[in-house]
Amino acid sequence: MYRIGELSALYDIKADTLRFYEKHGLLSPSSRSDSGYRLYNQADSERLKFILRAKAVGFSLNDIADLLSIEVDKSNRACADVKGLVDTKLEQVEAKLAELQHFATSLKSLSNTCCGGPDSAEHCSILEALESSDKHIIAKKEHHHFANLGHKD
Amino acid sequence: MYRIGELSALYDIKADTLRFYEKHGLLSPSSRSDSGYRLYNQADSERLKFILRAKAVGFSLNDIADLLSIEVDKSNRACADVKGLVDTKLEQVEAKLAELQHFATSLKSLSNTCCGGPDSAEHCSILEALESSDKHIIAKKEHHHFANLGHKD
DNA sequence: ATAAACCTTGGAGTTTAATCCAAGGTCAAG
DNA sequence: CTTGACCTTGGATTAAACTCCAAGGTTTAT
Ligand SMILES: [Zn+2]
Ligand SMILES: [Zn+2]
Ligand SMILES: [Zn+2]
Ligand SMILES: [Zn+2]
Repeated sequence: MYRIGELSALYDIKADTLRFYEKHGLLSPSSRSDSGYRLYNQADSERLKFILRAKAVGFSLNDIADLLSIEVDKSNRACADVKGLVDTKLEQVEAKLAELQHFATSLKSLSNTCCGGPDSAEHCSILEALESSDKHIIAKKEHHHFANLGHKD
Repeated sequence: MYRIGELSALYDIKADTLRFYEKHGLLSPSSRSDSGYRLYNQADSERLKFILRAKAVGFSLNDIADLLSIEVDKSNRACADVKGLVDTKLEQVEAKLAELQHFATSLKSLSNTCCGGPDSAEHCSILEALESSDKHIIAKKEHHHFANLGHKD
């Protein structure tokens, strides 16, 4: 059993955040001490881990609540409903994944065109690309200056 | 040249959003009409595209401003600075990508364990996994009910 | 038995990223 | 020369997700 401070330390979040999650129906401690302290068990902790992972990946707390709260009227829902919700989220994750890959590619190719040297960025290919068209971000150029000859311009 | 309404329509955002981006130094129209209307050129449009893509992928406007604003004191910066910034962002993107892949895997395996049938979700493997430990999310189970025999429980 | 470190509640404040509004100026069509 | 769609500004409001605060109760250790 963790008290709120222990659980929050475990995941490096604020105790306030846990109270906030509780108020918003995401995670309630499975019990309370005699004096009213929140007591979280292992399952609560795992649920928190799930919440934090979902959040880290771009789901809003509302999204996460959707996902977690089906459980509430469990008996009035079919497997199809539950699976549908998960599959919808999965589609969203995969869309995000695709965007992210696209963006990583852009950044990689931006990075590759730049020499990374110590001279003025006046003619830096990265800045050139950002200033004008981002076609340059995707186009593969050897270097912004003069074909990797350095900074003699 | 686009006026604010045209550019915002082009990217399906509000004109207000463009004014907001301008106020926060992300994108200024390259000129104004005699009467003060904002006029965006193709480069502005491409820059906006970059902003929106970065945003879509989870960068905050501050992150994006960092990336775009090096250009301001360009001459006092070295290629190394610029490339460093891009590489930092790239690391962040790749970290996010890894998390996202992890999460997609979890969701996929959650989805796979569930029959998706029309019967009550009372014993749905997805809910079971979410309720308790998320070890179940990752562990591969054939089905929550009885090894794909359906809903005779 | 008293201080330090924890916990409780309710409510206010913050940040980010818009989004809306009011009062008014501009422009093309009829 | 007026109507309607568009634009200007500044300022208010929103929503999400915390984050902090005040006033007080609890636990643990010396
Ligand atoms: Zn260089
Ligand atoms: Zn460079
Ligand atoms: Zn089922
Ligand atoms: Zn199921």
